[in-house]
Amino acid sequence: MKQLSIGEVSRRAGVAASAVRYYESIDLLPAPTRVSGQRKYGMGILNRLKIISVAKSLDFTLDEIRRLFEGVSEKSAPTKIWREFARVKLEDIEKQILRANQLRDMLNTGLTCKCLKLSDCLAPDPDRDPGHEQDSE
Amino acid sequence: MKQLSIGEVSRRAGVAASAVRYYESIDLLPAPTRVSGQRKYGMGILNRLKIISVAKSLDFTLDEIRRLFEGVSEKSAPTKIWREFARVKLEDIEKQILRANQLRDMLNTGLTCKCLKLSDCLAPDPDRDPGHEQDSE
DNA sequence: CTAATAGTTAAAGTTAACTTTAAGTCAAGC
DNA sequence: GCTTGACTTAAAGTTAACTTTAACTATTAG
Repeated sequence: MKQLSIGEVSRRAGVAASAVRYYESIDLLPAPTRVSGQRKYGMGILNRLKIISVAKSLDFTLDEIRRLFEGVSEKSAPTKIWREFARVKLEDIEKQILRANQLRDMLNTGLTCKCLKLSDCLAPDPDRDPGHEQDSE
Repeated sequence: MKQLSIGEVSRRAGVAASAVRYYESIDLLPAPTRVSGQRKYGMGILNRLKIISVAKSLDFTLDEIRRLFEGVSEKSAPTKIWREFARVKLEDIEKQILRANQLRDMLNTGLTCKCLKLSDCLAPDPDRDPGHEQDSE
């Protein structure tokens, strides 16, 4: 069974060695075995790191990911914790999609927001009444 | 024509006064007139702040927003700069939507990633060969 | 044996977007 | 005149997620 040095892990996973050490320091990764002081990892680390980077790219914080792993490392019923995370994250994701679609529409239609035309609202400090301020608060 | 103190702006726009000062300090907002040392804003500030918060919520950085305003404050042809921003941002947004949908699917289908089942890849350090490592690298 | 390469640590530095703090100014009310 | 509340400033603090640095040790190639 192959043992990987931190450098090999870094290269294979595309994650900086300093990041791997950092992850260990915040208990996102378990401390691996040491051979004369140096970290030696099993292949499992690559999966872990892949999960981490996928989750990260989707706006999970490292702390959330850590709690995620913790939930799973319990011997029983990991699904409950996962389901709760999934539920919460799904809400976030839906909101993101909504906002993203909203911006896309704004950009596509020439950047119009609710009450204001771009040409009005972005002009630098209109000294005369812009004419669409009825909805101030 | 009503003049707003920074406190009123803060309350009306829902933006902390310290944030308004910060925006000014990074040239995201123009320096307003002063009355015995205190900032006095026209109503236009509310529109500006609204734009800023909408853009922020959609992952524009303050620096991007600043450049956006700069582009518009030119007396002629602001559309060109805007269109370019829009183009670039649209790409980002599309990617976000893709990733978001991807995560949503992952979560919905019980959190499966490309090559690995959740139960395999999240188990804490499987000492035996997990059996799906053929695709290492 | 030596030199180069890779690993180790703790601590400080980085970035964005602010907030907090400290110390002071100004206008209004009593 | 004095207190209160809102304002002013510059500078330091905050958070996440790392990176960089410095000083050192260990491994490998020649």
